[in-house]
Amino acid sequence: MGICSDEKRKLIEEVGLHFETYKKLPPLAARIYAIMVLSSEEGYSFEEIMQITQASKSSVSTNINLLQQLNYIEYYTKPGDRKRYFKGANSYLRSTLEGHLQSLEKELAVISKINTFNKRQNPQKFIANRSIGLIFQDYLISQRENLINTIEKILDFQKEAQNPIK
Amino acid sequence: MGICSDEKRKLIEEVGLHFETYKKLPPLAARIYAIMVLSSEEGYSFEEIMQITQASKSSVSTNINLLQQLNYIEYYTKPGDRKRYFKGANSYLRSTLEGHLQSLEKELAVISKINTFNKRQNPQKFIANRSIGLIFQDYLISQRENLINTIEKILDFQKEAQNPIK
DNA sequence: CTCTTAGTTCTGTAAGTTCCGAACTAAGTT
DNA sequence: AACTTAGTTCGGAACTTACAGAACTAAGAG
Repeated sequence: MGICSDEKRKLIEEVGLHFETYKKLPPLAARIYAIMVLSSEEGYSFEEIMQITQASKSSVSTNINLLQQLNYIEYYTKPGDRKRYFKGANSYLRSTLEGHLQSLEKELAVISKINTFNKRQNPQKFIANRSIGLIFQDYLISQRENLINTIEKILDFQKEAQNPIK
Repeated sequence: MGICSDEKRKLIEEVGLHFETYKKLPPLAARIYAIMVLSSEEGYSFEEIMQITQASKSSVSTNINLLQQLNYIEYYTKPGDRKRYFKGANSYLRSTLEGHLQSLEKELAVISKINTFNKRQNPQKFIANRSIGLIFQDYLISQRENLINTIEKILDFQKEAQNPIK
């Protein structure tokens, strides 16, 4: 009752499950992050998060700290109120994309190492098969380009939002 | 000694570590897969894999079966030789990309659910922030397009390789 | 029909994860 | 000074994972 509709709880579960595998977060952290993503407006206090997730104080504490370290969430305070109110970090989308970029770079590095090694071990065979390797490398490179463009778009958008028509 | 140079062993470890996190494989499966990727030519027998990885029969058996189920590796046999020789599956790159596609589709579905929910909960705020959501959705859609094109390219390439200038 | 080869299947176990409860801290309240 | 509020930290229970060892199977060799 109160605080959070049944529909929202269901969505939290579904989105949380996705974050759990996709972002490699512990189950509870993934649920909390889902709550934040589905509540862009005001966020929730520590206690409310306990209520919604039905988890213990200690678990909520640990997982909130984890999410803060990862830049997924942040908190604000209200004057004359000791509680902290958590919400998705403003930069969460950007840092998600920057995460994507990092793993893409890593994959590119590994793929080119593999290609270099195989080429040296067996030049004839490698040249015969090389198109596949190149197609994959090209694919990664153009994914990276698209990603970098997107990150820039977001940076521009956020800059604009901060000082609107000065 | 023999069978596998020190340099190769080092590369196997490095690439294996990457596969472990990136492809979410158990450590030993990731190492075995790395061996296969770095030995496109002849592949290795069960025993040789045991030697290179220094793992037990049962572990090698289990993890080879896993990799086969995932279409990452396959084996061939030699006449008058009961052993199986394993190598990277011909379709491994295509199935890697098809895996990418699946997770991209899933992410797109989740993102659009989140956007729909947030829009309904708080239309004004959502419209103010909507560009960010849209930028991200656009990003995913164009990554998907690039991915689909790449898969098609590879299918064409493999078809061509099978019946060359009939 | 026993022996070897090539592997599979079935526990056992060590390590790591994820959470909870209880004890603690730190700051404001009465 | 004792009490409440808002959280943190520690220790451990329950579960999961990743591998090894031993017993098993299946097919051919002597």
